Amino acid sequence: MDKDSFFKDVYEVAKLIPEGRVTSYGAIAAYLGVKRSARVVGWAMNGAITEHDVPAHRVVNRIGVLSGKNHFQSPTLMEEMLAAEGVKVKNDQIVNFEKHFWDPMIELGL
DNA sequence: CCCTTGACGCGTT
DNA sequence: GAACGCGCCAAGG
Repeated sequence: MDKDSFFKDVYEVAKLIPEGRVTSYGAIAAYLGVKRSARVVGWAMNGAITEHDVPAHRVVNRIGVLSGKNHFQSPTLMEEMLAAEGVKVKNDQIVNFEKHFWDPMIELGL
């Protein structure tokens, strides 16, 4: 496992997020074994936007707030994409976040 | 090479 | 229960 593959791992996990589901930076970081490095996951996501296969819009912070929406092509794009997948967003925050939460630790099994 | 910033998270006040 | 501060890691200036 190359150290540089960390970003790639983040992309891989993000790609595994099903439609209508969302996860948090910390959840991905924890799954990769660097749970204290959620910020780095966010940074990785920044590059993930250029990767068309990575649904960065399905990754939010631990409280379900679209903290990164401002980094997308359009500030409203993230909310639009989530809404299109059945994830309701209210005031930049995902409604029933726990209900839509997709934990790689559980879903992928660790 | 040192300092600052950032799509986070948790503990403390 | 909201606000604040510290820790972590990587990138840019």
